[in-house]
Formats: sequence, structure tokens, C-alpha cells
Amino acid sequence: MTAEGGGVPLSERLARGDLMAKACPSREVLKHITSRWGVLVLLALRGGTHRFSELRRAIGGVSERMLAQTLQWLEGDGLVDRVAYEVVPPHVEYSLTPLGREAAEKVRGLADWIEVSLPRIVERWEEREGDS
Amino acid sequence: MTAEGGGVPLSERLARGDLMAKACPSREVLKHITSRWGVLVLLALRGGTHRFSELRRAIGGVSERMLAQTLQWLEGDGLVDRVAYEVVPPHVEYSLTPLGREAAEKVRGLADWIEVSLPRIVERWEEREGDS
DNA sequence: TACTTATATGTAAGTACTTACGGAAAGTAA
DNA sequence: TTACTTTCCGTAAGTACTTACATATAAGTA
Repeated sequence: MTAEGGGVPLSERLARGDLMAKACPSREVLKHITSRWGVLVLLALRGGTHRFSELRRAIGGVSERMLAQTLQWLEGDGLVDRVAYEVVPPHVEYSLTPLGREAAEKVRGLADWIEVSLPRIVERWEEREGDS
Repeated sequence: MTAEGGGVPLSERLARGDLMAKACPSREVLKHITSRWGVLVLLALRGGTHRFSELRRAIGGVSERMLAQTLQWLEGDGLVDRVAYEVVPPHVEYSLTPLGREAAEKVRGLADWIEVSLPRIVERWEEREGDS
């Protein structure tokens, strides 16, 4: 297919990222998605639209600061959609964009595996304690 | 407290983790796997056994210190197997355990998506620049 | 006698991530 | 009037992650 580049170099529009490369921009995306709270935000939003305070409650341990920060990162990458109603007190709703839904599916795959495999991993921890 | 397996309640050995819960041990596993270099180490080891220096070369930007650290985390979780030959200079080989191979597959799913989707995400970045 | 090799470890220093706390806005309830 | 609500932002402080640099090994090489 022919790409119509509105001024942007063709190479830039088609290039696939390479996470192994030190300077690849994909590293930035990886950082946002796999950040401490990024993963959990994506998981929480898989259930649909949520208000800020709902997310805060759903994700055990996040501070308001970090939740806001993380949401901004994800919004900046086009994974999360933010809708603010101009009222007081503020009312803001967050949801996944189509792009974000794709990412969230992949994250769910990993998260699910971790949750299910936890018992097996804990076993290793216990074995190691006995080693020393 | 309950360090040895013998006295640990059955429910605790079988329980599935819950990443949304603040104190769940699965959070620790998530941290190791999604750490800055953890993801890349798992990806690199998908190709098979690698020596330390090979990994260092394969993963652009890692310092020796962090690579060693990350490998220890993953080894501790039973995802990576470490075999050291008692020679000088040292010769150490790393590979994925069956458990690690499972994790690596999930990570690959996410990593692959990021690499492929990078162009679409970069578009958002460029759109935002014009916004302000 | 150095110098080089491969894989770490210890330490000091720097940077980035996180948290805690206070503040702001414009109504409503007490 | 005072308190309370929700969603942030700013600042200071703390903690964790990273890097840079030095050290150790035992044999082969210049």
C-alpha cells in the first residue's frame, strides 16, 4: 500500500521500533506502559470508563500524584482518553482509546500470567531461603 | 514468619495473585519482569542461551551493574537459569527456565505490539506538539 | 613485568521516581 | 461561617534506580 505522508518522511511513518536499540523511541513507550502504575491503570481501564477517584480506589497504593502523572503519560501516547467536565468539584473520566485497548490486551496477557503463576514463583523464593 | 513450606496454609500456596491489591507479592514479580531491563533480558534470552557479555552487547544501553542485578532478580523468581563454569576468566551462561519461557512469551506479545505500533504512537506525539 | 580477558562486587555520586503535604476552584450542607 | 467535595499542581523530602569507577581472579601474551 502507498503511504500518504503529509510532510513526514516515509521512513519515519513506516519504521517499526526496535526495543533492543538504545536510542529507539519505543523505549519511551515501554517505560510508560510498564511503569509501576501504568500496567495497573491499563488493567483497570479495561473494565470501561472510570473517574479519577474510582481508579485511585481500584488501584491499591497509588498516590493521587502518581496516578495523575501516569494518566498523563498514557494520554500522551494516545492510549488513554481524558474527558473533563467543567464543573466544580471537578469531574474527569478516563477510558481506553482503540490503541489503548490493544495495549491493554497485551498487558492483560502478562498480568494474568503473573497472577496465575505466582504460587509457582513463590515456591522458588521459599526454596532459595533454605539454600543459604 | 512462615518461611518453610511445611507450615504454610494450603490456601496460601495455591492462591492466585491479585495485582490490584497493594500488598500482594505479585507486585514484586511484576516489578522484576517489567523493570527497565527485565523486559529486554527476557526478550534477548528467548533466542536461547547467552553469555553475560553477549547479553550486554545485545541489549543496547545496559550497564554491567544493572544487567547483573536484573539477572539476579529474574533468577530469584525462577525465570532465568544461571550456569557458571569455574574458570578464569569467568564463563557464565544464562537461559530461560520453563517458567521463564512462559513469561517471555507474554512479554514478547507486549513488546511486539509496541514495536509495531510505534509509528501510530509517534503520530500522537506529533499531534500534541501542534496543540500547545 | 605489565596488560588483557570475563564476570561480577563495592562504593560514591547522580538522576529519576514516589510520596507527603498544602493549595486552588465554586458550590452545597451543617 | 466553616466544612466538604474532586481533580489536579507545586514544592520539599525521601527512596529507589543507574551509572561510573575501582578491585579481584588466574592464565595467556607482549
